[in-house]
Amino acid sequence: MDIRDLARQLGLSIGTVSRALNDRKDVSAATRQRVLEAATRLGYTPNQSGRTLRSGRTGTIGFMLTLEHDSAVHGDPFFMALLEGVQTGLAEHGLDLVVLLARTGEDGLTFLRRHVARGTVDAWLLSATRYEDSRIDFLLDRRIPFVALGRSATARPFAWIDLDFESVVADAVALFAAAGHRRIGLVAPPATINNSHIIVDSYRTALDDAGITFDPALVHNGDTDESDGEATARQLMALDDRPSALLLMGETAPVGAYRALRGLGLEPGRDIALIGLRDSPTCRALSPDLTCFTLALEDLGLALAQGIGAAVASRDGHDVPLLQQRWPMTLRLGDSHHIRPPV
Amino acid sequence: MDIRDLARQLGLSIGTVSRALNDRKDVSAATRQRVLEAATRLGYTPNQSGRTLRSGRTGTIGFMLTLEHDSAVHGDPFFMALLEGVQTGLAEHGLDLVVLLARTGEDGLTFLRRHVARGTVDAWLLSATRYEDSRIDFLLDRRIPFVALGRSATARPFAWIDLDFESVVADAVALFAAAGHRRIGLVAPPATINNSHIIVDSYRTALDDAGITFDPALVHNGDTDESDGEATARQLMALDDRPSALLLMGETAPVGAYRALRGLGLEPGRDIALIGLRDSPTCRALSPDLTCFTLALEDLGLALAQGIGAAVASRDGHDVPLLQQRWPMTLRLGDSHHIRPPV
DNA sequence: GACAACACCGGAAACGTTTACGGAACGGCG
DNA sequence: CGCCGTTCCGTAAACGTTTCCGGTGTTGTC
Repeated sequence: MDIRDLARQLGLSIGTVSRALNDRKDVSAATRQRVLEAATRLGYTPNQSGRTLRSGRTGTIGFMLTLEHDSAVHGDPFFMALLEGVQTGLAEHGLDLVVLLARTGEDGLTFLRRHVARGTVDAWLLSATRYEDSRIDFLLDRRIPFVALGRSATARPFAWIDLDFESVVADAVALFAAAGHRRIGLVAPPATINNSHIIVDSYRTALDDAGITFDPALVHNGDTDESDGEATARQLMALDDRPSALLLMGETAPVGAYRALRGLGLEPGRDIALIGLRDSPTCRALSPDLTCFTLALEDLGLALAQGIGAAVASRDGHDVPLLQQRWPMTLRLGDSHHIRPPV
Repeated sequence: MDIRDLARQLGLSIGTVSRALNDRKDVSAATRQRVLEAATRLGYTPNQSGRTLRSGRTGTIGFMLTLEHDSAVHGDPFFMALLEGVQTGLAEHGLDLVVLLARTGEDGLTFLRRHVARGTVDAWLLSATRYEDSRIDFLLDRRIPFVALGRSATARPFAWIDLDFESVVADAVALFAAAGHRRIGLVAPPATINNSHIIVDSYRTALDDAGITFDPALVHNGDTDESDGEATARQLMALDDRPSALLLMGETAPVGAYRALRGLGLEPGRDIALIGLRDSPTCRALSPDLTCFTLALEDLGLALAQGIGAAVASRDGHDVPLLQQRWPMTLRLGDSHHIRPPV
């Protein structure tokens, strides 16, 4: 089923048919209707290669997924909910979504270079943004539309939506401080990840607000995986003046922390107060229930899609306001936080 | 950077350059070398739309991901390991991988239809195969290469790799039986999912082998999500002659089961014996450690990629043996299984 | 030396679509 | 009646690549 076949069937030229299908001018309302009707009736679907070869645009957006553990959202059904939102949002703009996976160890920049040269997608959704992220500069230089899920240290302005780590950390510290805790440990992602810096900074200001003096020994940056969460927790609890509360700002750190604490004879939620970062299935498997933060992931996906739509529009000449948004998270109370410090 | 530019630079025709780059004949070794060298030096990357438009093949494989919870592998870093394996395996065949997401509620068949008509990929990797799966018939009819991760009830032969549920269930039941358990409960996926049937059948034969009479009250098909695992566990424990051991053959069922059992005052691994299906991060968060089965996910990905390579080769005329393989899983002993039944 | 076989290369036609351009028909206006 | 503007449509040229076909040379064989 060609566009040529379709035109023949209708007794029209392929030019007119194309214009009718693409909703362009220079077509009467009657013929447009006729073309659309015939297209659906005969089951015509335009060949994508033909379109992109001629027009230069693919109509698809690429979600760049790095196969590493240090991201904020990867690898759970919740992440799927995000993608679901992105996809429905993009559908309204007539855009499609593909997920491209950067190989482990592969530099994110070479990955992007390859796909940009091949012209796989029109615009990008970046995740797992780093403190210094060469991908952002690359896309800015080439004027390729993109929206980042996460901030970065680049001086140049770019479109992003990021979790509101500031509020999360402030709320968590305030909760602990109100319960009387003065020694609050922090497990943060590694310093290469951008949000690590935000988290530590917010932690310091939150302590200031609560009148608690900052102790660098209570802060630990590292990989946020399970085994590291375990080692970190053990390390923090080995301090002379050990913390009575722990802020676990990593994806899988809580799992390791639970194990380490139990190994030391400390029951979470009874002997030590814990607050995690993001609700997740892994987090749900913990017992006692970990107090942490939830977010409207599908709505976040919609917002990202909206941002992508704006980004491609801005490339096409329209000027749109720059998207820079902190996404709210709300506290979900479990059974791990409501412990008062020892007197 | 065109192929035309490249040809001009070299003083060759574009035909020769194309042949040189695609490793076809009718090119001398010397010029081929010269072309390859110039291509890398000038950073030439062929335009994908041009290639596909002319040749009809995209060089990419699509992994169809359904955004539902009932799949065997979705949504965790382990799944990412699988994709990693697929990708490295495909790279050896010069193929690329994209992940396409079917919208929740969208029929899998219409999803496939759309993408096949658009010609997004050359071949497919299907997951979350159902007992009756129209996607398989569709692809077979259209002679589109694919490999399924999971079996199906279709009579026609097709290429698949599936987890060896038979051995898993046999091993687990044998373990329980050897410990003296006679009342072994089973939580299986819903009957729409293909492996549900395999699991139940294997369960019955394993019971036969152990000389235990089958009791349908001990078997429960249902969604494998958390809340269902909870309800099912509660239901099984409400029986007059309640089970002393539970086989949790769902992804997230163990989480719910742990919660339900604790709610009934039964501590997993102390008051009741449990074995789960697949090792996963969620499973790792459980305490006590759930006894379950592990598998070499990256190797599985490689095998799938190998199968895809064979499938596209068979489409191109070569005949290759049909891939139908049960993938082995090995028992990982935790602390949830070694309980003897009450006497 | 004639002729076939072969290795290598250039020319050109596709693949399916978008889009700039020109032209026909028509109505409105002076 | 002449002219302009508008509406609608057809024509044809791209987009970048692969691949068939024909045409040189060169080598081999009788």
